[in-house]
Amino acid sequence: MRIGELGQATGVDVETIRFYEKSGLLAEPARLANGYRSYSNAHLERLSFIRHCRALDISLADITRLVAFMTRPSTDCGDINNLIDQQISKVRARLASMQALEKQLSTLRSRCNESHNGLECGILHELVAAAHGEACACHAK
Amino acid sequence: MRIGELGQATGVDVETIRFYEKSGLLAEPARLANGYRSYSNAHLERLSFIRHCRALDISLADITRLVAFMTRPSTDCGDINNLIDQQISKVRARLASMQALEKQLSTLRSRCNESHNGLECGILHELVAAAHGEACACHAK
DNA sequence: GCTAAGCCTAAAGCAACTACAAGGTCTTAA
DNA sequence: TTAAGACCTTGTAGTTGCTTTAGGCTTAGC
Repeated sequence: MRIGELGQATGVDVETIRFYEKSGLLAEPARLANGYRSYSNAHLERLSFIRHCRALDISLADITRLVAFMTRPSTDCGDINNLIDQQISKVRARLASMQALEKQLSTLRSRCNESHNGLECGILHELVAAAHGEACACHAK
Repeated sequence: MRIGELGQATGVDVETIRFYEKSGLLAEPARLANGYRSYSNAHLERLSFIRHCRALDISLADITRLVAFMTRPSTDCGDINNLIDQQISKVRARLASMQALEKQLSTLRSRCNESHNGLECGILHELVAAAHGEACACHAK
């Protein structure tokens, strides 16, 4: 299949496919007489794998490592566990800070509920207060 | 104060300060005879403001807008409300996808609890299954 | 006088794409 | 026959928010 078809089949932008190839994540495909890329089913599977991992927010560097595990399947899988565990930690940390953030923004937002003159806007006032090192609604002292 | 002192006072890397200046977020400071930057209290406050907004994950572009609101305080503050509302939406959307992600990764992780041969590793197996378009533990069909 | 720390500029690098630009090729329809 | 437009090629630059590197002053302390 050609790059456009592969893109269609996987829902991946053709530019992204070429980018993965250049990054060494996706093997270079055969070429047709006119120079067009010609992909096999193996490529399709590999690309699906990459996208699945990306959907789990696994970095390209880590996907490279997973691919290496796959091509040397006799490797101890403790390393795979570690990789996934690190990924979970990363996600949990970001989740926690996102939750705090949501709370802070909501509090900040509650400072101003009508539209009026910026001079008295509670939001701007609150943000500026922080610049003075004072306690503010969104970031407790 | 010099750039190092400003960095100390605000907890911001000196390179980041220079970057903000180049980006037009922080006004160019006066210079000492030797060419060193010399900051005023206004700079310190502005930088604190920027970092406070960044802690709320507000983009540099949006901070630029907030700064503009501050220098023209008579502007209607409805725009500020909109900006914050959009920020909240952004954060909530990311929060939701992060939560889904956490769940998916946890499920995936539960597939392999001992260290053994990669060939039978449930995690790798699961990730490869996705490449075949099968339902997998982490992404429901 | 010497060394280390602090400052200066300018440019490149990071992730993970995304978006051109400028051209070649293939199919289809008027 | 020819023109449109859909697809392909390579290469480069832009995005965000910094961080790093390179190479060169200035200042402080011993």
